[in-house]
Amino acid sequence: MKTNQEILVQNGVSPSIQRLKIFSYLKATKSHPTAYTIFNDLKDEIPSLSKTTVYNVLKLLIAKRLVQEVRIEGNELRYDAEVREHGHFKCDVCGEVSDVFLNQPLNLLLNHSYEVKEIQFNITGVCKSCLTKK
Amino acid sequence: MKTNQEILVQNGVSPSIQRLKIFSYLKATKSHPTAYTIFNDLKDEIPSLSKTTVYNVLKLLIAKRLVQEVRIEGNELRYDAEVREHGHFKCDVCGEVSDVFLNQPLNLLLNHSYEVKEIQFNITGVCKSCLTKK
DNA sequence: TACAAATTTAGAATAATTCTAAATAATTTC
DNA sequence: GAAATTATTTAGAATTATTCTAAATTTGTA
Ligand SMILES: [Mn+2]
Ligand SMILES: [Mn+2]
Ligand SMILES: [Zn+2]
Ligand SMILES: [Zn+2]
Repeated sequence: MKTNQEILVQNGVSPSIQRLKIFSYLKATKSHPTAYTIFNDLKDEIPSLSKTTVYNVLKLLIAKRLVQEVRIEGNELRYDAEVREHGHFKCDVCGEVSDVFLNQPLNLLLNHSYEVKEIQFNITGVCKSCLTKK
Repeated sequence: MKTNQEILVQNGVSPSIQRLKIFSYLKATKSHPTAYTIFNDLKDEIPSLSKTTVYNVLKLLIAKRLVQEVRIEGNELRYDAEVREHGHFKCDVCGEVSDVFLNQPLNLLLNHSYEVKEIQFNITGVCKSCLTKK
């Protein structure tokens, strides 16, 4: 299995400490954090870290298709290092954002009169755990 | 066919001039405008209109499920009075956002371990017209 | 008309992101 | 390996979208 450092290098990204830590952080989590959360969680490990760097690195990783933006509610932007085609579910009660994989790619349901670059789908509602608590 | 005024009243929204014009504007367009575009396009017709009112009315119409937010790129929020389940395609070249309807509801493809409130799907790429121009 | 409730308004406050220019770090050239 | 060049990070200012706030206006009711 490739290391995160190798993935960066193979995609033409020189693996600075900041880039590697941000990418590894995203690879290790399924929580779909916001830029602010990423910054906040990493600033102890990299005391010099600046918010601008977080935004710069995210933009770079997105351009390289190693990370995707998740837009599921309001104008809150979240980030995800899982870039295989999948969707998201956000629970209105507990706020958690989880992955949703379909049996067949959404792609196949579309009339292809355009060139597709990115597909996302997002669902909101109430999650199982919050449903049973009620 | 119901008038927009009737739709508002039936959903418990008193039809002020501002509410009616904003709702009618959205009903009449397929362009998925932003709050700023709505404000800008209506301020000649309603010279007193304030941006706050646009935001207030949009929030109210969303709560009543008469309008939905479309989040297709970055943190740009667009609004849509088409509330039947459908998705969106945004062309990276010309920037246009158009509707995408599926043959079968996305709903059916999901394992229902949660209570679904809203489903959205968004596609980016290059539209037919921009493809042929190249 | 007079009072109360609902709605709109302008502008201030907030929050997320981008911009800018300087500082630091890494790489290349001599 | 010092000096020059290039890449990356940084702090803080600027910008932008949205929300908040409190006053003004409009609408409905007694
Ligand atoms: Mn995901
Ligand atoms: Mn639409
Ligand atoms: Zn939940
Ligand atoms: Zn196009």
